[in-house]
Amino acid sequence: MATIKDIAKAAGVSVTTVSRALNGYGDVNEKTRKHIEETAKKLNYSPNAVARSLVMNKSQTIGLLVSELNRSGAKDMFTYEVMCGINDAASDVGYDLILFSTNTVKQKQKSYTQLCRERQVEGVIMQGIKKDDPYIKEVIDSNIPCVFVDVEIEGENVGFVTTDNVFGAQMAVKHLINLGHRHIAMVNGHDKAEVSQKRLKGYMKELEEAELPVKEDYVLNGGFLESEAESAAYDFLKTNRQVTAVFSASDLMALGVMRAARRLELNIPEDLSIVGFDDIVLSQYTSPPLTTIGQDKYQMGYEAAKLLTSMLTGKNSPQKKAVLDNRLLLRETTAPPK
Amino acid sequence: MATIKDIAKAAGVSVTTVSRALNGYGDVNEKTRKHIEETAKKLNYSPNAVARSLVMNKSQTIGLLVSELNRSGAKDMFTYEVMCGINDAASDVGYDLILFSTNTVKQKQKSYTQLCRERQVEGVIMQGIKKDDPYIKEVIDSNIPCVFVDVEIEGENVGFVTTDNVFGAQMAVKHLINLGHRHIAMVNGHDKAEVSQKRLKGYMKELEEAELPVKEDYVLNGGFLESEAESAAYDFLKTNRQVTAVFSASDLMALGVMRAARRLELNIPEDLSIVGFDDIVLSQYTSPPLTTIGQDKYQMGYEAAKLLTSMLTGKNSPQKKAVLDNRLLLRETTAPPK
DNA sequence: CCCACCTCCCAAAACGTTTCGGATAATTTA
DNA sequence: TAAATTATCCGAAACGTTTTGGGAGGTGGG
Repeated sequence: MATIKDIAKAAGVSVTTVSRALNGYGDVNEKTRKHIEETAKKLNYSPNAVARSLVMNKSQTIGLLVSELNRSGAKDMFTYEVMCGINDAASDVGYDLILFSTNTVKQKQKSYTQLCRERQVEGVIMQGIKKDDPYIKEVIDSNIPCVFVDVEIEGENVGFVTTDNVFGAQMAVKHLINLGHRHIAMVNGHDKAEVSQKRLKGYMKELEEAELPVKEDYVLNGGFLESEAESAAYDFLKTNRQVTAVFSASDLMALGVMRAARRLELNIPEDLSIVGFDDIVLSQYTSPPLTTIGQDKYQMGYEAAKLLTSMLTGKNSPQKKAVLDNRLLLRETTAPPK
Repeated sequence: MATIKDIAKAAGVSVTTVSRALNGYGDVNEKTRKHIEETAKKLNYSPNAVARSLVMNKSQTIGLLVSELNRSGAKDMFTYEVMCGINDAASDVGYDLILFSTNTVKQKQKSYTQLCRERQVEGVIMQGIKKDDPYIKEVIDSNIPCVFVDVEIEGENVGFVTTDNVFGAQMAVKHLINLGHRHIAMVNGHDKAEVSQKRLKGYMKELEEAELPVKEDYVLNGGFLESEAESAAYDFLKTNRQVTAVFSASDLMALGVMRAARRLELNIPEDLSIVGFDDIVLSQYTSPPLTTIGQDKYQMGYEAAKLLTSMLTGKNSPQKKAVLDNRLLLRETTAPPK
């Protein structure tokens, strides 16, 4: 509970000097600095970040806005891993993280800007936000620095980090084509997510490059949910025996497809090849283990925080985005068609 | 950026009145209150929580101290799920969460108390802390309210939440005994974790109650790691063909045991029954799916935050602990011995 | 008509820092 | 030796709130 005043009194100097001594300014004698530091230690002083924030108008805090931070995120450890990366990068440069979890109910009550300004966060990282989320417009309008994860928006104070989703999807599809598949379906997430659009684009692009027909009814809607993907795949595969492979826009949905295949007594990978996207932890443990496009989620978080803090300190280049590479992880759900 | 002063000026009243009006005090005329609220809205005012914290000496923030928040936690989604629960409960009562991630390096630099006082958190939830962590002593000494997850410490300002680990282990072992197993091994985590001790206790207790011998060399050390459990189990099972079942103190280690069994060409559950602990997401997806003792991790977090906030507001009963029930989840890794 | 008591409002202090603009004394420069 | 510079320190204001301790003005009772 000792304050800077207590130190000043105990050390026989002014508060100004204490402040400047403790903050390493040059205009304080080395001897008095030592003395001040000692009494500070003796009084078990620790600075009050709140008071400092108030006067400096800087909180050394970045907000982490996760849409629907809840149990459903437990399966794909996406959010968690991204958070780890953010946390590491942020604490490297002395920033703390404050968690804003929002749901649609709360969003009604408090605007984005309010949330940020109340807590005086210097910048925000947004994760798991859909493209039509009203917060997004607010972000652009406000001038609070912000970086998005997996939403490609750039602006004066906003940047983003994502992976090369188009190319990732292309890799997945190319792999299937190389194995000899000609009828390749895709189960996509909802189109509110930018990644869905990108992955669909990659799927179509690769088919076109291989001069294979792009059939509209070959792309199913899985809504990023295991169950929804399962039923969509089940209905589709039952009546489309010619398709020998499916590319899923997420691993979780790929699990659904696997489940559907099992119900239809299709063996994986002999009767049906599957490749997913994300490389969630689960995908190594399914039987057979899932071939997928791996994204480095930790790295995404790390880069996001790096980007943001460099925007905040303003010293770095005006780099506002980062696009990470993906890689194809060959496991056991793909094989040549029979 | 509008402050309370701006509102006062615009509305033609004093800052005192603005403050009291906005905070719902009774001694301000309903008409002026309306007027003030309107001008506040017009000026797009949002209160500065930092300034408020400073003067009130309350930050409406609780610290979340997670030991080693990192990628290795990705497999068992334990931390994540607990966090979700904490987050929900905290935001129910208007508290925000600030993330302290520590590692041993950082602990050296900054003491627990410093961390908390700097950020002026009102209380702390500690998760993933080992029993010999130096922070624990500090917590007791400081008078900052704190609740632990899975470490049973009680005190003036400290409480905890955990599940009934002894009974959980008993359920697991009883299940195996009921199936007819007589030679039941256990792979335990490191003894720095309180849960390890409890689960071991439950294991031994249940064996004794069934009047089965408790052999010391039947309990292996898995260190809460999949790989370590695997090699320990491999060495043990190779030379102890009489054991037909193993109880693992965590699901992750159970996965290691399953892997070891596979290498030894032991079929699960015919040749070897396995029951885990935790009910991590993965355990539903292994083949065969893992029978385990389920803990409600979300609930643990929720209760932890509830406990803490009720300690902070001080209005609730002096309840300082919560012990949640576990339940046996029968899946497919257990069967009668041959 | 005076006193007591509401109702509604306000000035000023306080929270713990940082920082601006000097001030003093010592040292160097011309 | 006077002037200029440097080294070291300090007082006071500022950040945006809340809260304490009143102060007007009005109303009712006696």
